[in-house]
Amino acid sequence: MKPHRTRSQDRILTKLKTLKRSISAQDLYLELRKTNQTMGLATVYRSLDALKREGLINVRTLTTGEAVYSCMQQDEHHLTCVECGRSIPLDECPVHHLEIQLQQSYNFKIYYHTLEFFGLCDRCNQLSV
Amino acid sequence: MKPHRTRSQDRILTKLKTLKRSISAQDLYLELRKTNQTMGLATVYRSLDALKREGLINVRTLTTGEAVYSCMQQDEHHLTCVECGRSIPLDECPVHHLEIQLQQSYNFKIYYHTLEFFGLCDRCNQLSV
DNA sequence: GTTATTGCAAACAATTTGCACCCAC
DNA sequence: GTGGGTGCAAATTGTTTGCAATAAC
Repeated sequence: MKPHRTRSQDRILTKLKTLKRSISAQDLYLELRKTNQTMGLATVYRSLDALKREGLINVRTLTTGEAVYSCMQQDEHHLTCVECGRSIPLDECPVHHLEIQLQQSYNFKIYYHTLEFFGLCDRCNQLSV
Repeated sequence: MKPHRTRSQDRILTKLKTLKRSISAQDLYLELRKTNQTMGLATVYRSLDALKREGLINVRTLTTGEAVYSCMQQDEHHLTCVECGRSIPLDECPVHHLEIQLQQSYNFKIYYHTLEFFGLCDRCNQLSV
């Protein structure tokens, strides 16, 4: 049974597509107001949850505990410094072939994945010597 | 300058080593009380933060936004269902060689990484047809 | 004695929930 | 009219912070 799409869900999906970047629920809420698509914060959260379950959007939790949402095909991976928190975006993604294997062996329909590296950036590494 | 290790940090590190699993700060707080190593919750958080910065422990945020900590060498990766939230632990980890490349090209000292897959599990996939 | 660490409680922030309202069908 | 979708405010939860008391050296 394909769940039916609400007006709020549609607006959010469209907004995410035009934004082309990860955004938090709170920021999305503000972003929507700018274009006269004001909706309650609770609705933003509820809609994002529904879209997530459908596999239409990706969710990733930052080290702050805040969740960010996007609907990009391309993965977003990062090198993040545990000291200063700075994040460097990466291009490479070596796990696609593994994804295919996993789908089969676990009979699990994979929507997306997250891959994040943590450590000391160049700058902080030098400071800590 | 090597930061000096506090008593609380030592206790937490030891506890994490004996536990051999990921645990939240809150649960760790409770776990420590059991062995008469009671310390304030704030201290638990502060110590975990310090250990994280030193690269002695790994942090991973669950989809609930809760952070879990561990000090295992072996990676912990999962297949997580967006519908029911169930998590299947994985053995494979295809990114170690990439890690080495990244360290060099970005001059970034990598402590650890997280890799998580999200999608529909077998059971939820059948229910949603 | 000086400095860093700790505990407690209050503050904070992201998210969820209860409930009344309202709109669509 | 009924049922789902929505807004608002309150509640919840994980985490952080201010500050006084304490421990470490």
